[in-house]
Amino acid sequence: MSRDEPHVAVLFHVAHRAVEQRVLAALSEAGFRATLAQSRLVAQIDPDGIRLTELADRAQVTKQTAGFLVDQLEALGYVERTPDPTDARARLVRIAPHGRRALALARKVEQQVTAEWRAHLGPDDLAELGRIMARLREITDPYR
Amino acid sequence: MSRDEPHVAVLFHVAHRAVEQRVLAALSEAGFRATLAQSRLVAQIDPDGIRLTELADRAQVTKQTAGFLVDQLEALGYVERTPDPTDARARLVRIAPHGRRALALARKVEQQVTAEWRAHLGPDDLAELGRIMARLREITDPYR
DNA sequence: CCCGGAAAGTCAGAACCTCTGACCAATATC
DNA sequence: GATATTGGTCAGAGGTTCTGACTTTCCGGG
Repeated sequence: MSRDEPHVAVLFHVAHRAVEQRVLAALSEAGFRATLAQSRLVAQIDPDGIRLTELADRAQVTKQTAGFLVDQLEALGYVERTPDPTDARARLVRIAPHGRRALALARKVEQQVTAEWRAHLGPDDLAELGRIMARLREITDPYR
Repeated sequence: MSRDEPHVAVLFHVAHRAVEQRVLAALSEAGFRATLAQSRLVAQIDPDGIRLTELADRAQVTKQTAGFLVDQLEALGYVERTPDPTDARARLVRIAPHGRRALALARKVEQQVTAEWRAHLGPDDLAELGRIMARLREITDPYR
């Protein structure tokens, strides 16, 4: 939290924000309307659907918040809710075709960013970074 | 934004959130009342004070938002506003003694986290990570 | 010196995000 | 079958952030 020598986590934050804004800007430019909270939630949805409660856990929000956002995403056509065949209480949140198109664009932008980072850092350091982050994830991601 | 192979930036996000929550929990436990937005703003304040507009730029929020949060931080005793001797329009936002105590605790927690990461990654990879992130910052941080 | 543009903040209003608490329905456990 | 648990919704409140309009002050060119 100091200014002098920022903690590595602060650099994580800066880099993540930069990517996030690139993606969001590209989506907006392409006509995909979505807020930050909405896209963060979408990013956690499995290809084969996920229950609201688990989605909330992964995104680290309450199930009420997740429900609120899924309502909006559903209205915008990015996701759809289908009954869970294994449990009548639950429903599965799945990516709808419109959401799939948005995700495809998002991935494209991410790849562009990766390419830029590779150009700046060099392929070896980028690979090293990925390797180290994967190991760090083991102790920072409760849903690894 | 996919589930299969998360982008490195997503791992950044996860790791940053983990640290942030550790710090916030420690502050809360020690009796320092502060929200996420408030602490993110405080983290951007220079030791010798900063103008609201620049603070807003660094924190990547509008000056209205920054003003709103500084109002709260001032009421809580974490910061104080003093006139800017060089410009009668401006005021400098500075850390108050209470805020300094909170920052000291935050830094202590950050050091604990660093120690844990060193234990998990090994000193070499931790140093490597810091080195690579510093270089990555060159192209991701507009206020480097 | 004075005028107009730029910069530092503030005020007002709206939208958005997130939480706590209470609740219902379906499931699992014993 | 009674009870606890789980999946989800409803209601309400608080917190965060934005856009737009405005005031005051500063600065550079006539």
